[in-house]
Amino acid sequence: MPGSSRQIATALQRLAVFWRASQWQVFGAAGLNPTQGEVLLRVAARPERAAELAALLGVSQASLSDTVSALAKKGLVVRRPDPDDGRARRIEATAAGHSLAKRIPEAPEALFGAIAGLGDAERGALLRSLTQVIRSLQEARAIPVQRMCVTCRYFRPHVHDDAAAPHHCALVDAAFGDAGLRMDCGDHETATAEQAALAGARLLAVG
Amino acid sequence: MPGSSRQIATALQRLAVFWRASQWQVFGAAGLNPTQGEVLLRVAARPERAAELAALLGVSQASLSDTVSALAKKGLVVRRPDPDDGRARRIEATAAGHSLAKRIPEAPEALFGAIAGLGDAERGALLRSLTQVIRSLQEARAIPVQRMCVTCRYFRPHVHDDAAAPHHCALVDAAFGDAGLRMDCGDHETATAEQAALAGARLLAVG
DNA sequence: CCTTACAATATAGGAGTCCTAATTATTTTC
DNA sequence: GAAAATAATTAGGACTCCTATATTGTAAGG
Repeated sequence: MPGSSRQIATALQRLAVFWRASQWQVFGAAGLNPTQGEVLLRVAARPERAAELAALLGVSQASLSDTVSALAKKGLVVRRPDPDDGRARRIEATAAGHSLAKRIPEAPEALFGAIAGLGDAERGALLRSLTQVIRSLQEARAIPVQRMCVTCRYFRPHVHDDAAAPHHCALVDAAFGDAGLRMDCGDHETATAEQAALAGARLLAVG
Repeated sequence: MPGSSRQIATALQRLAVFWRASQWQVFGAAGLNPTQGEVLLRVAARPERAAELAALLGVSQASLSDTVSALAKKGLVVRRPDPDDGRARRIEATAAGHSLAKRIPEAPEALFGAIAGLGDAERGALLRSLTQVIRSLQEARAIPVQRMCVTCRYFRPHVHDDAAAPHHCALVDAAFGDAGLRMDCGDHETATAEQAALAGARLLAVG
């Protein structure tokens, strides 16, 4: 048991290394380095505050500020005052930033191929397991809360008998399966800690 | 189906970010940055050539050379001529390097906790899926071959009827299950491409 | 109102990754 | 033995990333 945990950790490490290395290629083609690319994709999807971006990328706010400055100098993003808080600034993509972001794939092609090589059921199970792991890390305060089903107040795991679509989203009022679990949902609304813990346990319990 | 692939990719990205951020903490306590720490742990486990290390870390040889120089300046590693090839050098940990390496955990504590939260069966399935993904990436030449069961010439997947231990290692002549799949085996001997492809297909096919 | 605490960013300074290109030394190939 | 390939390093430059400090705006208490 500790043995397989260690192997899993090693596997994740390998994939992390691969991810970082791919980013140099993917973003390098656009004249950006991995951190710049990551920030650009984020703010192109939706403007964010600096603190939020720093947490999501796992770097200090000072580092993030460096990167934003680099992107601003390239004319890809701008800092605008946040209407809700005079101390804060919102990082937004410029027109040039948006058009560049559109041309950047969000994940390395090879990874999609590798994942596609798994069977449908296996893919669903993999996504569910990874979702669980990430939720545990969030609970342990090791990573910031992400916009995922399992921490969303609209999520109802395993409420349908249909094995292919046992979960339910109360927002869109629709059933879906493991393969439909989202990692980054625009409509996400954070559930209370208890709600999330319950949902996690229920998601995990049913095989 | 493309949907779940995308979510899985996103999940892996989150974990990659988490991994990198944890490394700053784990290695920072030892006065190292992530890259230095990674190299030290590697060479403490066994001396390696620069090219090998660069491939495993996914950086250029020049970058690796920088990092080795930094470690050498701290007295943690030395470069020794490789007995087999006069062009090459072997990076080895010094006594100080070994003793420091022993005090560094190889994965963040929180990650072990998160993985341990999964059920036994789920953990085995997760390891198997990740193994598959990594093997596919190796096949696509996206990452260098690692010392894992599925690329080893001693690996025989699904040859036993015992569901708990269906695989077999021909080197130690022992049966084992999904949870025993190794990501970094010291006894690994690379199989031919066909062998590995066959083993991969067989590992995936059986449920 | 005004002070004190707190929060969101930015800047200063410095270490060090990480890249591409060019260089040196050695091995392999023909 | 000359030419081509390989292992590693050096040179030069951009930029991340850190900690610590400064700047500004918000919130709370007297």
